[in-house]
Amino acid sequence: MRVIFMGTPDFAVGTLEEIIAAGHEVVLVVSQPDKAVGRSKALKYTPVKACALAHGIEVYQPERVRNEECIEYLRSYEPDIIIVEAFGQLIPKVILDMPRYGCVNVHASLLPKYRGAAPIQWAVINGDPVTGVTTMRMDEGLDTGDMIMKREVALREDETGGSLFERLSEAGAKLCVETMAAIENGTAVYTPQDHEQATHTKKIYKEMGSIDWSRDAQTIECLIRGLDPWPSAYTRLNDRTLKIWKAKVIAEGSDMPPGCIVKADREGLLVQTGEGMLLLTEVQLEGKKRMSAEAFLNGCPVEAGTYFKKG
RNA sequence: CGCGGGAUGGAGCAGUCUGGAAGCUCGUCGGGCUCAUAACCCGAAGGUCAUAGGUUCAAAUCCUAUUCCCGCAA
Repeated sequence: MRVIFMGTPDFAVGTLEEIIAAGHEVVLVVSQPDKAVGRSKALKYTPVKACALAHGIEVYQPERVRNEECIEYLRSYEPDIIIVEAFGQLIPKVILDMPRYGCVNVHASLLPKYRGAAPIQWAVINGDPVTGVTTMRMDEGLDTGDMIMKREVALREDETGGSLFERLSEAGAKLCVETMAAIENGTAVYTPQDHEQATHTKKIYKEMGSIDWSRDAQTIECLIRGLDPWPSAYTRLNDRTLKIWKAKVIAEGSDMPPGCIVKADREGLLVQTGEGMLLLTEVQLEGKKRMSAEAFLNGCPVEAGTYFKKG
């Protein structure tokens, strides 16, 4: 098939490569404009763009995909199908109707659950036992199109936003190619979503990582994993930001109020929460690398009875 | 040239301002104590103080350049 691929971040790279490997003719890759990124403020290619260029595929980066010029440009490529994955802009109906097989989206959740941004992190933050990827034929709504295929992925005990991101990206890539094959040979089945069951997720903001110690230990622990590697859960220790990377839930509580460091030894920092305690085993002080709690305490001793403050 | 912190035995840090014998908390190895131990006691090994120049009688420390790491901001 003649394919136009629209995507921007790392998550979509695997799919693009899988499509190429499957022998489809990717005639154009559309990605968001490059942005100044990192400490140097240098312009950086989007991951999808870098991948496309490595394969010698033309890249198009419209400011707004809905303007006339862009639409006509896409039309000139006469695609059979447009694959959209984590592109970052809403696609107008005129483009949705353009290719013979329509626009197919790979979404990182089991629709209709978790429509919208950041479904991966939310699955971890909410402590879901299972999530997955869904392919759908896009319509004008936000992730409301008819579903074509689904693949479930079980969360591991130590799953982080980053690890799940990778696994779902991989699953999505395979599912996308399978979906394309089904569409091509006419066996694809389009199942409408049960809109009553739909849930939406919000974009992840940095401030969400500020730990509220009055919540229960398990909830906080899920937050820590969900926001790893970005933007990370954090708290304040002696007026400095301390990121928390790994923690273990301890069912029993202490007499101390939430946020109090009950004990600090080679095992880690034991903190009281709203319900139960958390043993912090990997942390990172601002300006420092992430390290084990034991190493952290070697160079920065913390006395029991010290309090974490909300950042 | 967006702002800022950092590079010191295997790990994490102090020492740098006010140049003048390499320190702290751990780890490792050996020995001791103990029913036993991640506890305690004794002892030992291990460092071109990121790199390259410069100043000086003398540089981890002052000056110049370079490399790498991290936090913020995007």
